Amino acid sequence: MKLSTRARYGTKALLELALHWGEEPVLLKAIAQRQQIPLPYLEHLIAPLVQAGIVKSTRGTRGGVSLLKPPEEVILSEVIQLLEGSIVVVECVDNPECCSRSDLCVTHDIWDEVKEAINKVLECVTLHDLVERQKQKEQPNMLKPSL
Amino acid sequence: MKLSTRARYGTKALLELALHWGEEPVLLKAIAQRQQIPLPYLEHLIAPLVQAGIVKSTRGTRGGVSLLKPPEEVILSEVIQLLEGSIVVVECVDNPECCSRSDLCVTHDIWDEVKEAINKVLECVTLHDLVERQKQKEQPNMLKPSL
DNA sequence: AAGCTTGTTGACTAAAATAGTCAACAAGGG
DNA sequence: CCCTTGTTGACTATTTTAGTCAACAAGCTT
Repeated sequence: MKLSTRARYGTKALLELALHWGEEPVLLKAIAQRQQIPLPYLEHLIAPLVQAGIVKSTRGTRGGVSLLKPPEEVILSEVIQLLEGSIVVVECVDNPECCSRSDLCVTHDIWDEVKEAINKVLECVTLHDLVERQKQKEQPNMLKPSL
Repeated sequence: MKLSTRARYGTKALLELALHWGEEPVLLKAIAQRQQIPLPYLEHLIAPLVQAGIVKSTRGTRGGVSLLKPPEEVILSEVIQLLEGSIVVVECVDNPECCSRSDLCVTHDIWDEVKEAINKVLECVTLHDLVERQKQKEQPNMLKPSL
């Protein structure tokens, strides 16, 4: 069970945008360079984010892409969903028709629990959270409160 | 992020064995038939389980496969690991070398949390639990304690 | 309007993982 | 010896993922 590069690249790109929230648009080329993503591939990852209203794009000189929603409103579960499709699809989880006696199938229940567990994690993380975390990581010199 | 058929088929096959725990070996052919798994494919799924000491096989007439470990000792996380390999591999999670500044990478941390969440679910489920659940499902006529 | 910049789109290809098949073989029972 | 059943490894097919390319659309600058 792996996360595709779509999800990883996409998330990194959005984090990059979140770090520039409120500033000028960021060039796709710049994101690609900083995050080591092939530019033409990144373009395809941005598209669904634009369509979903998460990202705004501006063409022409001084163009680029920027967040449309504020970082605290962009939830990771939604992003992953957009880039990867539904998580832990065992087909039956979304479409109970596929296995005979799906209502009696206990493995089905487990996969559903796994899906819920993943969602629980991803639903609680916004781009703003990521930015905060990053800031904390970059200032390791601060005195730790009580540890 | 999908579960492969290996994990699904394998788990179902093991459940089948758990239901016959303590009885005679079960024919691979029978498992394949009941769970709708191509027989030659199933054979390949059983192999790693045998090597891991979870399943015992007997050849010849009246042969078949059976659980070696008692159902309560077979943990789902181990099974999935055997059949699918490490979960939520973002490479960096297992090998921090892959992303530059992996120690500063906040997305890395999230993927790790997802991995932990999945493991937490799968570590708590044994084949015995699945059998119990199945029994409960098959007797829906029982009076519900306090609901 | 010309020409530059930058994002958009869709078709295409490459590579890898997944799923499944086949056939020769090994081991045990009757 | 022959039948049954699991084992192994090589092979193929299919699907998914990753990535590329080229034509295009839209905006800015002069």
